[in-house]
Amino acid sequence: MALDQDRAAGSLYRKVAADLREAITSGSFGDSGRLPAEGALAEQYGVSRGTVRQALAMLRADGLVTSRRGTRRVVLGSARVQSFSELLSFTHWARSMGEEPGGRLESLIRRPADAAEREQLRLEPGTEVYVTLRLRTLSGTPVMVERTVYPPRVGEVVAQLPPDVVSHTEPLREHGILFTDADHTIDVVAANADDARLLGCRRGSPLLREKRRTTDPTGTPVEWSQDRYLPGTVAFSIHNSLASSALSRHARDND
Amino acid sequence: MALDQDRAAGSLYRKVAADLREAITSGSFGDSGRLPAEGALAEQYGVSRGTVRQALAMLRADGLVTSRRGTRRVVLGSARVQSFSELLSFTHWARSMGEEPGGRLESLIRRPADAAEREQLRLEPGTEVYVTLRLRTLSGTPVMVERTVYPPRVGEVVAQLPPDVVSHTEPLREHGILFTDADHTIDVVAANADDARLLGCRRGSPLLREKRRTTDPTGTPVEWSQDRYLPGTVAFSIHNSLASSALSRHARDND
DNA sequence: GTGGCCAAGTTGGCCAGCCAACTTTCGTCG
DNA sequence: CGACGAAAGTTGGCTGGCCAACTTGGCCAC
Repeated sequence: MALDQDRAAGSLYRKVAADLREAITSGSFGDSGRLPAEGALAEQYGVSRGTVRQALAMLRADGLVTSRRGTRRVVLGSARVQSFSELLSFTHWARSMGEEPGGRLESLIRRPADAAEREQLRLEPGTEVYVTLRLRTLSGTPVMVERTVYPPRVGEVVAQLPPDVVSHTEPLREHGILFTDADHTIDVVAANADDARLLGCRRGSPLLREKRRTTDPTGTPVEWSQDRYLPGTVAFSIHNSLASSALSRHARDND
Repeated sequence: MALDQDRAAGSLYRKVAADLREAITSGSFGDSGRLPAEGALAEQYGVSRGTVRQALAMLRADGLVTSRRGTRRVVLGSARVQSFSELLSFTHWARSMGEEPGGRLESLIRRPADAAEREQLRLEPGTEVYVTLRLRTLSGTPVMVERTVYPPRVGEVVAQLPPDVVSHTEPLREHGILFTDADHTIDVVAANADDARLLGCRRGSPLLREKRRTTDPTGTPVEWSQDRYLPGTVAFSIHNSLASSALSRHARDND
């Protein structure tokens, strides 16, 4: 009975998963120790084996435990960031690391979408989009330049926000605009004049680029963004396996 | 009855998933059309609803379809690389794109593991490791420098391989060494003298770096590698959502 | 002691069913 | 004609059960 004070939202299996995650990272099962059998956990939590399996699938996807037929699950990494919405929101991510996120809106214009933007946001020809250029900071130091294109429905809300607002996903959520899915592409690009000026680096110096298209629950694109990070400030970290995959972005540590 | 010629290995839900994936990418349901209801699919394939749900969860994780309570699933992207083992093997990945993978072993040495390597591979102090330096090519042109550290059990097999062998995961599999899970970290780094010489770029020029630790089904590390890619040759692409995540690496296209 | 075989334990997979939460549609009423 | 509400349709979640595939450890024979 470890679920007296419910620790996660809604469904049972999420509570079980959250509880197990905490037990694992706190080292209750040893570093490369074995988890109890599914049946034992089911009885312990007072749920069915199917629910336990659903919870364990989450931990498996996060790379926390192994999962083989015939053997108990084994604890893998005893520490891992929870990859919920931290990839969808710079603000959430920064706060989860204990850093203070900041930002400044450099420009916001409204103009017809070009071909690439219509493609990404699935817009009709001639539709107008809102384009923002933002400098993002971590505890005061610039780390990233963000160029975002919004479709009209979203851009109208963004344009109303005060220029010094930190998080954008939160006010957008209050307007009924949800960020739930995203496609990311990561590569290297050279800094242009704007990047260099804002980030304080030389023109042509390498930046880590993340292209991101975010959609709402219905699959409608709500944002298309190009973020350019200073090297050494962030890295992207992924766990994948033959069964499933998970991802998280984290601050770069030494080497 | 669309499963007459089984298209995927083993389990039923994988076959259903593979069949649906093909149906979606071939446009059978329209580009942003709706999928049949779970119950309808279950009847169509002659399986239970639970099995269909398991199959759809895979497609959901790959970002192929949405998934909301109350509404039919909606087709999202109609094309996506299958992210099975393509991230675990340069050779697999290259072939899946129709490119011809090549490689050359530059050096292979055996020496005691340093602290970082012991940490990554979970080795006892004093254990010897095998360190390789390889140049990887795509259809003849160099794209990547790979520095890999193997624990003894794996390194002994790698050292036996002829220096011009292309794929390493395949011969290793025949020796009972499986690659199933991996943790990846992606960032930017400057080329050192070796990188510059092998890749034909200037020293100090930016490279996309992927650090990778691979484990076998039991969770035992079998490889620790640092891959450095020439900019413009590859990018990493990820799909994530509030429910789950998937990842694939793909060749970089224009812009 | 050593090797092989067998049985117990464990996870993967599949089924059938039930209810709740949510979305959409449609009909009714003002 | 529009707004509201009811009903149907759909997915999320959970239960309980069953069997197969696989791993592990111990027992037994040699």
